[in-house]
Amino acid sequence: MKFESATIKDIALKLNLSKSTVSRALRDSYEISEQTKKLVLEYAKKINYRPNPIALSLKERRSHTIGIVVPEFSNNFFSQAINGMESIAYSSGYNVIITQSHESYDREVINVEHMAYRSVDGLLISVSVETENYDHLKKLHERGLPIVFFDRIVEEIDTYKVVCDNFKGAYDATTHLIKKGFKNIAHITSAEQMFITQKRLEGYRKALEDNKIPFQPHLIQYCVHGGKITKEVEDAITSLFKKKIKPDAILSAGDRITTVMLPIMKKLFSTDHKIAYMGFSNSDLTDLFCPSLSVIRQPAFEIGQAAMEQLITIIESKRPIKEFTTKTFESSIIIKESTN
Amino acid sequence: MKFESATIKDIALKLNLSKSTVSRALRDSYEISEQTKKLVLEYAKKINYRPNPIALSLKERRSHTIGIVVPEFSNNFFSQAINGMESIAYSSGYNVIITQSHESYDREVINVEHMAYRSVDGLLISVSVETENYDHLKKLHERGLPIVFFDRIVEEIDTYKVVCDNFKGAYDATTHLIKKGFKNIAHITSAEQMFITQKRLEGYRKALEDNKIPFQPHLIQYCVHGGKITKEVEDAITSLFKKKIKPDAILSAGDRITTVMLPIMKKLFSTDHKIAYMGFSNSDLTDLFCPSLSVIRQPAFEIGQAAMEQLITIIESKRPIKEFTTKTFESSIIIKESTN
DNA sequence: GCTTTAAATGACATCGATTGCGTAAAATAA
DNA sequence: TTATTTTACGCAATCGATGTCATTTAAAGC
Repeated sequence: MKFESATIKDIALKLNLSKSTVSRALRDSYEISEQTKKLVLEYAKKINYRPNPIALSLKERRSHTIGIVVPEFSNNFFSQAINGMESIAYSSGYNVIITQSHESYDREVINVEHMAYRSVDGLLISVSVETENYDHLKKLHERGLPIVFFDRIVEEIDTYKVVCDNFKGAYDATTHLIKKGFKNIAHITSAEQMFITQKRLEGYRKALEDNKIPFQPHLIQYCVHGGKITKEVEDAITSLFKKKIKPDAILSAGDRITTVMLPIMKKLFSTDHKIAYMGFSNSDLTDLFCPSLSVIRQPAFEIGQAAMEQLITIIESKRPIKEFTTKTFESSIIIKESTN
Repeated sequence: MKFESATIKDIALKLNLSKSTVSRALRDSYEISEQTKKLVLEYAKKINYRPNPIALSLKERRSHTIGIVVPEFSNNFFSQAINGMESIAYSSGYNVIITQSHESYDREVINVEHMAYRSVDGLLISVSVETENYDHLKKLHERGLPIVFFDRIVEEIDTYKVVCDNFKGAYDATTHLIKKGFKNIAHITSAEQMFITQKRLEGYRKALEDNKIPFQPHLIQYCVHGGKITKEVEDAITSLFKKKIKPDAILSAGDRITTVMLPIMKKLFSTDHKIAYMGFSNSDLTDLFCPSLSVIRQPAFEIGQAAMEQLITIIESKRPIKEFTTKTFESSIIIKESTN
């Protein structure tokens, strides 16, 4: 099955003109007489001519298309960020194509390369939890593909980055829990090598320190798959509650972990088991939970917008950009019943 | 900023061979001597040569890429369906690019055309709630672009379709509510012209009829934006409760409406206001709600898989397919506290 | 040693659109 | 009327890869 489309050649043949003339007529060139232009335009309209973007991409080496790679759509942070990106892209005349890495390094590499070689003009990416080797991105970046990182950034590649103040988010949340009187605050977090994991942990530790609460390493649990595998979260929880000093509060890093953790807690403990929850989450549904969830919410839409703006800046810049900045947004903590 | 990549020409120049020879060597043609092949392959590897897919698409008129258009990622049904699609596509050697229509007809048209003209080999689409005119799809379909519809199908275009038994889903849910003793079951649903809206309404009515409960038109509320605009759901609810006979249960059609409805109800009525809820939803979080939500759940992943399988069948079929079928999946109703 | 044949490679057109350069015809200037 | 400038268009190369056809070279056949 093939899909045929009208070409410049078809028009040229029909009107007894050369391809060049038709092309120029369509682009309203001054070299073409009004009469011919009219003729061409009318016929083009009649047969519903559209320039073949593939041919254009080949010729012009750009596609007016921007590639986005995120771990998962089902994570609200990412779907909201994508919405922000789309809003900017569309108003700037770019199209957007989106893929998910499913937190898999291999899938990420395939998606990134597929997009790059399909002539996206630039790439917005939040790396997968598995990604520790950045060669696939470095290679493209060195060859001049504009890349902007957001949220899960890659420190060692020098380009624009857009993040949330993860340190402060974790710090504020932990401080809130401390003020509420919780002493043994567990932190269930994502893979250790991730930059945001480190920042959040730092925020958590600093809040403890500032409040003179000793840091207890056993209260930190890493989920190497970022909570994608339910079992790892279950293991994390089990291991937390096996210890002599049991946590009275849990701070979770990441939408996925937050929402996977709750049913597990419900399953493992009776409902009256009093423990405080707080987590990073951009879900709109946490208000409906029992108890309603205190969350650290990131301005995902705005982060997406900023990242797209930066990317378009690079793409449209005449000369290579040397000085890159990292834009940081503030997260907000929203207090509900789960930390009362 | 431009992104340069090694080409066959580069290899040919370097090795003093013609482009044809290099091309053939890379494709391991029998016409090329082992020696030359080795030479070419080694150099190609060294400079990290990759065939330019744009050039290939132009030549071969296919891209090994499949386009997916959904209303929104944040709707779990769609993100799960996409996961199913991806799983099949990847194992069949296709890449996938995804766009959202945001329930906007205009955006849908732009996205569909962008993909078609960018040489996707086929299209999987669930139309936006606004879409009443199908010319953009008909046009492409007539020109031979393989299209498969899923969930929100277009009746009048003859191709493979994959749906859920919406009639039965609504019938079963309504029957459950009736059995639980509810008499005034409201139905808040999506735009009236949508096929699935009609089917769900039919299921609802049939259940009433089978149980000898009179159908009350004022209990039906349409949300023309599918719940995307909070206000329309609020208006729907307000208008339901303005009537003399107030509903004792609400059946909602669609993830969005379900999750938007609940906070509104909370806001409008006191918590002890006893009313039953049941809705179509594929969210994983409805168990955590207060009360936990009875839902009609669709096998989204399997629907996605089936749709992708059908599409690949069309793409890879040697002769045009004449006989199209519609694959129907069963939804399941999951009973929780909200209908007790 | 000359012809036949197979093996290995090159030249060129193609996909669709753009663009620099060349040129015929028409318009203007001399 | 001849020279010069415009106007309006065509030719051909280009982007990267493929494939048809032709050509070179070497090996085999007689």
